[in-house]
Amino acid sequence: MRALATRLHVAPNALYSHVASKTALVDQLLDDLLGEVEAPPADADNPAHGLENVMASTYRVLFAHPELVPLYLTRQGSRGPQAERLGGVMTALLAEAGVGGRANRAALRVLLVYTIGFAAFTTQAGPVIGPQQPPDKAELAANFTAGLRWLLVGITHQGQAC
Amino acid sequence: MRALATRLHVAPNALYSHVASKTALVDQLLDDLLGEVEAPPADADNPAHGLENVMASTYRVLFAHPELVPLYLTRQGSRGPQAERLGGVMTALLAEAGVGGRANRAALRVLLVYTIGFAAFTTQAGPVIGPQQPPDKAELAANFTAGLRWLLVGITHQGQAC
DNA sequence: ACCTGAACACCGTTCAAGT
DNA sequence: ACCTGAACACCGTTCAAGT
Repeated sequence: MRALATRLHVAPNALYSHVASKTALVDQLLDDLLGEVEAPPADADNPAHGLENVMASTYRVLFAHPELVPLYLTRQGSRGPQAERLGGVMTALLAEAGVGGRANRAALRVLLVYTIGFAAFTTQAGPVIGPQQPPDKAELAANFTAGLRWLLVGITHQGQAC
Repeated sequence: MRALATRLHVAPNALYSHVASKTALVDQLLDDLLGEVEAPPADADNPAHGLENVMASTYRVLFAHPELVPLYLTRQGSRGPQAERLGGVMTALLAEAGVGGRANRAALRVLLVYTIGFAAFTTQAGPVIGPQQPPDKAELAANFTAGLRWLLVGITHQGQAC
């Protein structure tokens, strides 16, 4: 708050005329950023493809704002209107893919955890566990997409013989 | 640090005779906790099953220590001897499952991100995105296992026709 | 080797007062 | 409505000094 106030050439406590607390400010910031995620209305033709697009767009937006990603983890995601909008689109896409009820919520959770988690762990330099070289952006994005597709295959083919 | 010092009935700066900084202390704590993860030496008979067991054990350990999970995210995992041990076991298991080279590192990353991410998002109460009821522990564990299996199927069947 | 008091340079936030 | 100075109750950390 003090750093922000300095950048605005204002006393620190002046911020509290515009925002209730640091937490409230951060929450607004996080939800606003989700507005950049492209989530077109559910396409019944290929819901799995739609889901891949939405999650990939989310990953790209998060990856482009590395400073904010840790805050999503601290704040346990977001609950503003933008988050609601994305959740709605994903739920609809999953339903069109034949995943409803409890499985729908479970799949939503898995996809979000994977996407935000991946963004979090690829946004900062450094290894996750053990000695690893930091891979470049293109390789990370490819890793993300590969894992995402495995999840989507599992989610949409749930219970089917292989 | 001050809270810890109080619990030890000691002045805050006394801690700095035993630890270089708060970060160093946290890093040690995190790596020590990973010592509780059961990671038996790689079993060539069924490496995919071994991977599922290691990741499930990791999830259980993290879930049992909710206060520490956010710190793994802040500290970007861990780099101590215990982290090295787990990384080694996972790499070996993946190699025995026929996943080597670049794919090995990618798979390692995907599995760790998924596991730590899932622990992080299920350790705190509250929705991730949108309006969700907080599910109970058993349901969360089942969700975790389901997603983990999808990932393992994708990782080990990579490139094979379905 | 391990502790202490005192201090430094920070935080987020509140309160009363100004325009 | 929006800002201010002053203050409160915190942080992690350092330094010099004690045993």
